[in-house]
Amino acid sequence: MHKAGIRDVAREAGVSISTVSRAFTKPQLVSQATRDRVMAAANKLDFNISRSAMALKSGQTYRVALLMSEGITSWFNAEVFAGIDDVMHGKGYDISLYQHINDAETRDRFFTVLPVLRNVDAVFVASFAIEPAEIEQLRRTKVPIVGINTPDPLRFDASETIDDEGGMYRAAQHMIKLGHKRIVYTCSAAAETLDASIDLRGHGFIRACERAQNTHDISWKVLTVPRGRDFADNALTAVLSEDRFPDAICCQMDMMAIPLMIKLARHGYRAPRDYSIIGFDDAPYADTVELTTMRQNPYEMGRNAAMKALTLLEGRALEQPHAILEPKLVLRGSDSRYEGE
Amino acid sequence: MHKAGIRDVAREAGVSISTVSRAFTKPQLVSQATRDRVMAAANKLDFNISRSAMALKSGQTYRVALLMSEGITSWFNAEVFAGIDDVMHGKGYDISLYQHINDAETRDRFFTVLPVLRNVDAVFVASFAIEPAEIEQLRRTKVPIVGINTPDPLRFDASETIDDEGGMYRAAQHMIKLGHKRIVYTCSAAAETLDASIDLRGHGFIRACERAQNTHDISWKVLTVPRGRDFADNALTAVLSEDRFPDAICCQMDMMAIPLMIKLARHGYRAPRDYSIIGFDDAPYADTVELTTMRQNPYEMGRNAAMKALTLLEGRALEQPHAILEPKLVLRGSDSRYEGE
DNA sequence: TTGAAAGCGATACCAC
DNA sequence: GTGGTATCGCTTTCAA
Repeated sequence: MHKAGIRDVAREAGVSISTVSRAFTKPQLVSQATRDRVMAAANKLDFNISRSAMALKSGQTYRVALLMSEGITSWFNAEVFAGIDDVMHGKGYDISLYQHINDAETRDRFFTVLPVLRNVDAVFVASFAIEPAEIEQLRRTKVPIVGINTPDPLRFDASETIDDEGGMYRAAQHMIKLGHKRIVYTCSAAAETLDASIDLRGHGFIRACERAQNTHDISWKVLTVPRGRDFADNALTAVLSEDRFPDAICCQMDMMAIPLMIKLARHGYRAPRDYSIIGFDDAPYADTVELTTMRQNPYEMGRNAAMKALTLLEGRALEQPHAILEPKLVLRGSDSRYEGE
Repeated sequence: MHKAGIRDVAREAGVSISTVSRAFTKPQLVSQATRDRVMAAANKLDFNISRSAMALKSGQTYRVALLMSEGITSWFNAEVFAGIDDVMHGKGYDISLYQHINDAETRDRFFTVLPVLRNVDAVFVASFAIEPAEIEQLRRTKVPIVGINTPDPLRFDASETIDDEGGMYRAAQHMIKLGHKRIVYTCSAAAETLDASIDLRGHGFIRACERAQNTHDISWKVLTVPRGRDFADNALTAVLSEDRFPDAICCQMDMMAIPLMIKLARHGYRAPRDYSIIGFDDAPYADTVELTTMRQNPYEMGRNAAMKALTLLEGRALEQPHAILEPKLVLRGSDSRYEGE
């Protein structure tokens, strides 16, 4: 039993294939009666328009690429993916995912296999520290490229970027305003070759501390631990190794802050009783452990990026191609002067 | 500047389009010299084989569908997706994602996407409580259908299924062996129309308790709370409302057990000092909070499902189409007789 | 409102 | 080892 094609339907309905095609793609151009007959036949034969043929004819691929440095199982990436997909799927686009483009080797491989990208209608680059030269290479594909939390966002056709530096600046400032005097910043080391967007957060912390140094008589320190699966334990060790336990911790990300809080509690240090801690992201369980944090919304970023890509795909220009989002301070219980929302 | 096509490359290289095609797909059939010339031309013109055309000609779509009841941002679904993608992406397949086939308009949506499914080479159904009649509908599409944690797995062409019932049976048994006498099972209510795979866990709990009831003099109870974002708080309330605080809690899933542990601690109840608790999944942070749990590996399930689909796609038969996986008891610190691994 | 026919960009069979 | 050509399934003028 061969899979029904458009001509089978045409025969069954007693019309031409042109009419079948129109009945599906431009129903208003077909008379009600004919359309009904076509649809009945199509239904009977389990027929549906071939997307491959549509794609070939239209010149579009109905596929977009999403490049990410880590895996899709991370909170940020899964949210971004969901945001993009929720916009694109309905418009008939699939997402072709390129994960783990982080180490030197995979990067090479990727840009060697780059040809694959010539088979997509748009490219999204998420949290991916890409070199200017590589962006140029991508641009040779002539398809819209939109960046999500990438450095050099202006090199893309559009971008959504979180203000990591400013966000952590405000986070540190919040701790300082609370009156804390011994502040540490815990973070995991940057990837070998790449300088991830997230590292800007460290700059924000330093800027806030340097600025307050004289006026507020604070001491501060950056505690960098190796990246990898044990970064939370390493951060714990680093914090506990300090001569005096800090009265405030700014944490590079919630995924580090949450285990840190939990493990510090086992050592007798409870927030906000013994110290204040602030995270960044508002990742899962931040609410559960009552972590004060700087919220960002990767799902929205994905949605916005996708809508921009769609506009570009339609050949229209973007009124606001580049957006910089400010993370929002979410007060929960982990900072000492918390007084309710 | 028009996008280079195969004929441009042919002209540039001074060969026919047949040769260009072969140079890409069957290099061994083309002489070294010719191939080099073709590749040079292709490179110069930024040319690459059109996947749409390949798809049309070959009759394949190079696209698979993944149906899931929840969103991709959930731990289980993201892991399954990653597993499938890691296998399929390299083989040239993209994943077309159908999320949230679960809410009120379940049926409508389901039958809306059905036609689109005729445009994929295979479909994966993940954690999706599908009716036998619906499976039959799917099978009319004539493509391999593989189930991942679905009821009635034998109705699919292949399946990967976790033994939810047996897993929770063993979890409850573990609590009973530890000597606990007042055991509760906390879970969120099943979805309205659909009876999710996860609900089998409740059956396992009940079976274990009924079996031990006489011999071990235990009392047990199922605490069902409404599904939705507050299920953890609701579970907390339910547990605290018991006349006597239970000495053991079996939790439907880690995502409920983890917040429950954290919140119970705020009420003065600490595991394993005041009670034992066991979860299911080994989800993120289960290790951090030292939750004893039944581990399952959705990433592996995704991989295995994808490899089975690939085999089917190649027209080969499966030696073992249906697999049932046993979750593994992972002892951590949340049960009272923990004595190290 | 409907039909005939020319492609879209590759593949593969058949010659040479 | 290489080239000509029919074909995949649909969309889209152009006529009728």
